[in-house]
Amino acid sequence: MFEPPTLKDIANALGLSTSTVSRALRDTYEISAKTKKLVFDYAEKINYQPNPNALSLKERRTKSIGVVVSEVANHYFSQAINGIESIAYDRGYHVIITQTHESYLREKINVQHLASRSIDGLLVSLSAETADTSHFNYLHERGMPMVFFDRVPNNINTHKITANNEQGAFEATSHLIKSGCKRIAHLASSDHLSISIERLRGYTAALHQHGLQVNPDYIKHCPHGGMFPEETEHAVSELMNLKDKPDAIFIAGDRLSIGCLEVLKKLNIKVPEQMAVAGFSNSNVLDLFEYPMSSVRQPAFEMGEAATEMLLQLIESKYPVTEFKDKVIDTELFARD
Amino acid sequence: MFEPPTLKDIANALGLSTSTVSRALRDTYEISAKTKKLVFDYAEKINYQPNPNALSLKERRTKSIGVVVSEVANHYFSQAINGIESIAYDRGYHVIITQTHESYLREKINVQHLASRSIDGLLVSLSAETADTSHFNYLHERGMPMVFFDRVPNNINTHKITANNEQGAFEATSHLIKSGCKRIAHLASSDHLSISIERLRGYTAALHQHGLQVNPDYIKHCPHGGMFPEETEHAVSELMNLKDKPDAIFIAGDRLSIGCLEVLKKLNIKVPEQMAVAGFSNSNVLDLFEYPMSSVRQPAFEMGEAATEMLLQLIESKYPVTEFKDKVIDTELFARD
DNA sequence: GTGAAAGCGCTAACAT
DNA sequence: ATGTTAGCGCTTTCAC
Repeated sequence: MFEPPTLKDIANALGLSTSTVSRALRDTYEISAKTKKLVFDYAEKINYQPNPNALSLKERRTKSIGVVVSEVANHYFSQAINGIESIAYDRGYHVIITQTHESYLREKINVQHLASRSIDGLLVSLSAETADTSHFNYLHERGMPMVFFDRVPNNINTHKITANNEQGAFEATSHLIKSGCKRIAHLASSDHLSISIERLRGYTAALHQHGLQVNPDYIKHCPHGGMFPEETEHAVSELMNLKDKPDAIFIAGDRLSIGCLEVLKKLNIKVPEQMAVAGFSNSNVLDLFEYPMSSVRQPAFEMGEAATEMLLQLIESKYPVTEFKDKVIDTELFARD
Repeated sequence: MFEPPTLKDIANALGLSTSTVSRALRDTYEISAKTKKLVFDYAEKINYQPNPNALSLKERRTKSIGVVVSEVANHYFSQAINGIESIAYDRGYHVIITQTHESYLREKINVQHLASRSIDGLLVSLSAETADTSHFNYLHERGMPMVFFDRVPNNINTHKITANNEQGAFEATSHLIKSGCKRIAHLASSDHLSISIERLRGYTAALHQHGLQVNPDYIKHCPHGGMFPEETEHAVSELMNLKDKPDAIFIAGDRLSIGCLEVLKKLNIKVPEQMAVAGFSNSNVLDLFEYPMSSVRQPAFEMGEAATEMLLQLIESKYPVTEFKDKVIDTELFARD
């Protein structure tokens, strides 16, 4: 059995009381220099580490934050997590990552698991399936600090940080139009996600601005964000079966972008000759792809950092916070032709 | 402040003692049916969840396991993590993921952080920099259950699970030879990693079997596994500057494979005409690449599952385990030409 | 069938 | 400057 040393072990070995040892280790002013040295040295020698569970129980905080994302294999999220970690570890917090795989149920389970006092705060990007956010509302009402990023709810009043999705979508769509495309389809994640709504808005705005009609047949939603390959395949097939086939697709997500390219390749549709493609993706290997795809990149790392800063501010605030920020960060378009 | 209900809250509300409530909730035989019902219903109503820190303190276990990998953005690891999670959650364990980013120091810090009783066991794949494993030996000697996977140490006696690296490397190299390549280079991670040693062995075995010489100039190690792009760039450039340039490269890792393709593209070296490429990679987008690359895939998900099974067996074993398994799983070659 | 009390490891108020 | 004690939330003897 793994039984790390405790304060009591030190106290017994040195003939002191546990409180003296505790105070010595935390360098309190009331302890004499010699005692401190004695304790420090011995603790060092036996490699003493305070029991975090005892600390948490006592101090009613765990120094750890929970993260809820759809999946770490997504480049956007893995980069965001790196940003989260960089801030968290600097400030002495553990990071507990959970994945929803775009499932509402897993999200609910993960959140409840995290909640019961094993974390001090929550960093969340909603799953594609999530329409009902009551599991978050419940915790939020009871004072659990939480910050949403990327996919945010509209009915919870707390800090939020998002990319400028509308602008990104507008630029990507405009880019396709300027490249000469006239019939631009839109492949999106589930229709209730904030990112879907905003990106759709940017897409339609670009069409309007360039005097193009919005064709409802050209807009396809994937309720699970392309988590199941069939979803994407189905959506793309529908587009290709239209009488008036699109000549370009604007894709509203990382996984969907990859999935769509896979389907196009499978269907032997040449990019960009038969179909131009642009979409949101933080993949770092787009340059290696056979089919060039213009991409909208989100500042994932920075978003993770900012979200964590905000969360720690909520957690460590002495007074209840009532003013919440809604931070929006610009995206960047990488054109490829 | 977030203050979830406690046993005491239930006890007070119902005019019972905390011990009765505790027993009722855990369905002990000594409690009357009516009291149980009373307690259950009330607990349900206020959404009572036991405080995990108090439980951990009491029971001296945390029901969580720590995972140490180089980075979640790596496809092999993200798939392995999915395997780990699937088993862990089924058995009621939390999973705490930490990344080393191939740094020995981060590995050491992460492990010490995890160790001090905030986890019941450890699942580890060593960082590229790690030559000294004393931080693991220390914990291992004190009884911390741990299982190594993928990149394993040779001086710690515990369960290990690896892909059949030698076989995979042999097949990939043989494939290059059969495609007509004669001068096959080898791009590897740091030279002390178990995976590097085994893959190098498979590479040389394949050359020998086909009557080819091993040319030391053709073997390049990247001490940080290609974590820094310059590393890979430097190694590939050296290969290209040789008088007798290689006509193929066998690459021993996911990140290196991607990195190498990027460098080749940058140098405008055509694949496979000027340079054939084969290597270990669990990327799911290799099919989309402009340059075809044969890949050795490891059964990452299954390895994660198996490692977790083994770890839980160690953790939950009543008696000290002294017999350790060294499980080796076959890889699969996906040829592309 | 239920309650009182001790203890897991730690800190802090209260002695001395 | 150091020791004693209570308590964080929970389980588990030991009483009744």
